[in-house]
Amino acid sequence: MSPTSRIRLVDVAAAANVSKQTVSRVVTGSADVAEHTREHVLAVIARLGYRPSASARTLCHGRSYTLAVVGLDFGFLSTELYQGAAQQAQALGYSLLLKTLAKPDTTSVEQLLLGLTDMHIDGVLWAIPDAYDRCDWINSNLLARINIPVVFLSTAPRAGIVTVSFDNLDGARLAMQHLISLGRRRIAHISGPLAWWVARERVRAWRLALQEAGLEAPESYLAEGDWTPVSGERAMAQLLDRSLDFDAVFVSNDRMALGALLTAHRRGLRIPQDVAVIGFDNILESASFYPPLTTVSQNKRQHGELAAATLIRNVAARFGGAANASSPLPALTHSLIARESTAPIPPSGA
Amino acid sequence: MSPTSRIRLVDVAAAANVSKQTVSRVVTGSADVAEHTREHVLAVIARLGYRPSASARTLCHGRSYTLAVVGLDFGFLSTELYQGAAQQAQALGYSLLLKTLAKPDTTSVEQLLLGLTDMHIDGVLWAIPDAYDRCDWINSNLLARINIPVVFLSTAPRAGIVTVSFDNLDGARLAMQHLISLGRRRIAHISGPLAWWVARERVRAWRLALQEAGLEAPESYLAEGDWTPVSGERAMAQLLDRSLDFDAVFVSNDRMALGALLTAHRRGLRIPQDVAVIGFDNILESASFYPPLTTVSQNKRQHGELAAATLIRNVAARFGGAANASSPLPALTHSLIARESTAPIPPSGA
DNA sequence: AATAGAATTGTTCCCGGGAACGGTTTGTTA
DNA sequence: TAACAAACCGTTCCCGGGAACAATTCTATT
Repeated sequence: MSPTSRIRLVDVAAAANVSKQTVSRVVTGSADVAEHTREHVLAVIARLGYRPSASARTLCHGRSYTLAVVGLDFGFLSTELYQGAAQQAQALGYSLLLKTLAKPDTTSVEQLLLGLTDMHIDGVLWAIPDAYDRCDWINSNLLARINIPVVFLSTAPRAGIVTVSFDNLDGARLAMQHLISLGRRRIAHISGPLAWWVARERVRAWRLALQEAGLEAPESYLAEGDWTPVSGERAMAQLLDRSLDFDAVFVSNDRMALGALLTAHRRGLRIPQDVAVIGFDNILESASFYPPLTTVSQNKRQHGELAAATLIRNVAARFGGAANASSPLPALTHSLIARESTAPIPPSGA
Repeated sequence: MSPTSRIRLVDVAAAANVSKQTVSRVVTGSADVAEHTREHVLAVIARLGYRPSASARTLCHGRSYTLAVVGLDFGFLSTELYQGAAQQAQALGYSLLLKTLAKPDTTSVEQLLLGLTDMHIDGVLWAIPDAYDRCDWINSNLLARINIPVVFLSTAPRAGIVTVSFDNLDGARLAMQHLISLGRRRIAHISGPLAWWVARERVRAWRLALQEAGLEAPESYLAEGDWTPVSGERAMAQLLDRSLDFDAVFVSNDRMALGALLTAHRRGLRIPQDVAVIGFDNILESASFYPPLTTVSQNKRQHGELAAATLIRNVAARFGGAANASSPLPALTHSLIARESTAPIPPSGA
């Protein structure tokens, strides 16, 4: 296509009869360049269609204006989170690299992170959920060695790391208070895998809310799922098999709630009359469940945006960037979406 | 941390008492290096912890071993597709950049693609669905100008572009044949937005299958949705309001099928006895719909993998890479997942 | 022992930009 | 009018690697 490959800074300089440094100054907008020189150079740039090479810049600045999100190879990460992070990064002049990890043991993590430093990645968004031993590597000296800002998503806070998470305790409490305010007293809980930090937080909120309301939270009212709809079916079946006579279930995510609904229908239970069901996440589908699901909304897109914005601040700080009176970043908040799967206790004998 | 920033090729060369070119040869594995020299250099590399700089390589090779996926800023793209593409890219030694586009008009597309050439991106995965005027830019000379291999996902085939898609005609026919084989004769269709190529393909398959079976496909049996669950609710309501007396619905995706089920329940229809419902996609949730949804499975992950693999072949070819007797890539195939939302026509008068 | 030829290893230059620093102008102050 | 500071522009060198080409071995023949 193009006659002789790519147009370089020097080509522009030659065509404009100035030194390449002057062209560089015009391009980067640094230092002073006489107005007429500027315009002339700009014109030549436009005429030649010159575009600066990002990799050359990366080479001499030691920074790439690129971030990496690291997620599990298989897993539940929502597209919205990726989209939010990507959009925010782009808006702030960064690109986003997508990395997946099959098995997050310390060795693989080390390989991955070293690879990222090879590419002069400026920062990392760690989107692998805090569960099992997936965060063990934090205790190694890896973080210090790679010397790149990392922001952890939905990870238990600990010293020395930056996390960006929803306050699940708060969100789950919202769900519980809703059920309690409807007059429900015997509230069961279908949790995510207890190896997950977020699942444990929600369980904790379930216990706390019941306790604060002077209600019981017996272990038999708790069933553990694995976030999938079928696990929700199973968990609901377990609860019912215990013949506990509960009048509400707080389910730790909408997907499992879907399964719980199916089991309830199959057992002839009426939702919400016999059992009120509340979910968590507010996925797109939940509005059309049968019946439409009451749930707590978590804006995943916003989560991604906030994480990216936070990371970029850290990156900028690291490169001595201006501490430009950064306005505080917004917090992530939940909201209750009341639909038909919850309702007040019907008058007894109904 | 590190005493004096990063260790370079020359540092290794100095420490090993060889020229940097020798070190380079060892690192890249190119040409012949005497065995003992190799081992010595390798040892020094390990001792110093040397790691080649990706950006320096990009600079001198003019290729970055990085691909970009371009998707819509908001949209329906599934995580699995991204994961599949990312995983496959990594397996073949490439990285994947995630780009989103808010409004895919020709100008934005041009900006985006030029930005990608600035970074020496090797290839592009175009994951913006073929709908409305989003593909108009292909007709400009942009593709030729940027001179980067592009693979289009789920886009209508046309001269001069490479596409990787499921054969929706085939998949939809699978659904239709299933319904017909169950004795269903009056089959309605809830389509995606007709501006979408994939939606039109499925409509076409609906018509063709009915025609081949000697059945009618009147326009009144067609309702258009927008892929969302609520649009499925509305579309089902429209169909029912026409009092058409259909005995099955083929819904163009599982999400809308969920909505269709909800409307059916609300109107007192029994699924599958009164109306059989079949979906498309086989999302994780559909196994726990009420009732569990019969559907046609599309493996999105595999779609991402195949797209990435295809793109990488084109990239390799473009860089004069070995035409290494490339084994043919697998095709994308659908499969029918029979569940409870479809069943044979019950004996009349049931 | 001389010499072609293969196997190794070294030198130079370039990839595309930009920081550091040096040299001119031009205008201002004493 | 000399002295001096801005404002503007140019030269040199470095970022980290690798291709092209040159130079030096070593080996096998005649």
